[in-house]
Amino acid sequence: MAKRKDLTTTSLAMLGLLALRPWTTYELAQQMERSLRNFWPRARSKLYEEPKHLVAHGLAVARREQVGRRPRTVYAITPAGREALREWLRRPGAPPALEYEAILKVFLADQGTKDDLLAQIRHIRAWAEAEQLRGQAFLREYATTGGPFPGRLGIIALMVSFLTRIDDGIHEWAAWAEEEVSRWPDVHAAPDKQLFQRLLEKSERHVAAD
Amino acid sequence: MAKRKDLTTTSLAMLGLLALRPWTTYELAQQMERSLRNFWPRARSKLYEEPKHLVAHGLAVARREQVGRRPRTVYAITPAGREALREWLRRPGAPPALEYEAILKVFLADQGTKDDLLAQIRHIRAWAEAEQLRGQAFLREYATTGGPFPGRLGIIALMVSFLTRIDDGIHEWAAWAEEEVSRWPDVHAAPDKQLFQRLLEKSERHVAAD
DNA sequence: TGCATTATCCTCCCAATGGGAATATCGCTA
DNA sequence: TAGCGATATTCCCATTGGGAGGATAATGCA
Repeated sequence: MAKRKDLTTTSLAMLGLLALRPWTTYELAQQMERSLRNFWPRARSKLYEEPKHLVAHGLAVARREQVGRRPRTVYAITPAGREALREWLRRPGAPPALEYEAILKVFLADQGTKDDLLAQIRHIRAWAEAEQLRGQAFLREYATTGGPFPGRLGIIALMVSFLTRIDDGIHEWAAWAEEEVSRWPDVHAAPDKQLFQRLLEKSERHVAAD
Repeated sequence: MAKRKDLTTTSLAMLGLLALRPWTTYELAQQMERSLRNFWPRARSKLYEEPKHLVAHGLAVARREQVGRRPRTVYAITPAGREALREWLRRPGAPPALEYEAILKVFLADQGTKDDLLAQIRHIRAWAEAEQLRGQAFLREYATTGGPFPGRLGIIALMVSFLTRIDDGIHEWAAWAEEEVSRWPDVHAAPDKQLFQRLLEKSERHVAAD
């Protein structure tokens, strides 16, 4: 089983976790849910197959254990696995792909009512606020405990900063959009004449400023 | 054919395009690539099946035409289709799902070298800059031509604003991260003691400020 | 006029994925 | 001691991604 098939990004993601310490498949699946979900979301059911591919490629080894009568499998990375991971890290990663149904509904909002649009924007905003709170809880935990991998604190800081920037961006947009749309007479409102020109100039300033 | 199966978000997205005007499947597929790719990316090959489901559900009608000897199919929305669309727009959309391999590599960067990490960040930054230029080209076009659907200008403005905010966020993060990492002795650098505390306070100010 | 791209207009296929259901044991608490 | 949530997986199927294939029409340019 788990013979064919090349390694996918998901395989390498799990290999990356194994580089930190050995895990059971269950723990691995949990980690994927907890931290990687935000930038590499994968269905839980698939996660149990990946380590088998890693073993088939000689990048990890499996050790079967027993907890009472229940079996479990602990995976650990091999030297070949570390090398494969390093090689993969050297290559540039794929650009982002965003899937956002709520924003799709904003895009098509001229087929509904102004109230629907406002509700959708408020919904987006509420989601962003909830995410911000989640992020703060995470930061509080790290500020007090230091987290389980002290050598990774710098990188964790990069990641937290990235994710909060996205959430903040969505939140700011939603706050602005709510304000903007609430001034429209209806969803077909023409924005004022020079809006696109102004957005363009803003973007040019923004890009020039770096 | 195309009997079973409930309507997916992709079906509704195409129905939304049909609400603007009739299109051939080819044009529909193009529109999905051009504008929806940014927030609802779908494989090209699937896009030819969706309108058939819409027809099967009575939400669109197909008209077969000939261009010389080559047949084509033009789809148009039905009143039932408009109603289904309005109903769908009333319901809150799913939260965002982001898939970003390059950021995943940042997350695992402590298994590689500092140079790999810096290269990855620069790569991300270059991508963001290219996107900003694409956004500006789009804005320039709209600022001069007004675009094909004048009644949608307000909504287009919301969308452009959203997408540039995301790109700007990624770009700002990459610029900051490059600067930050370049000061580290290596990828395991511990950030300075109070960094998480400071990030937390920044986030709290940010959220409080709205 | 002829020729070579490029655009239009699809269909088919397979491996991979999402998402849920199913199963069973462990360990704690009421 | 019964029940419940956490641990620890497997299986399945409809849907998707991604690429290959193939035909005609319109165009640009030599």
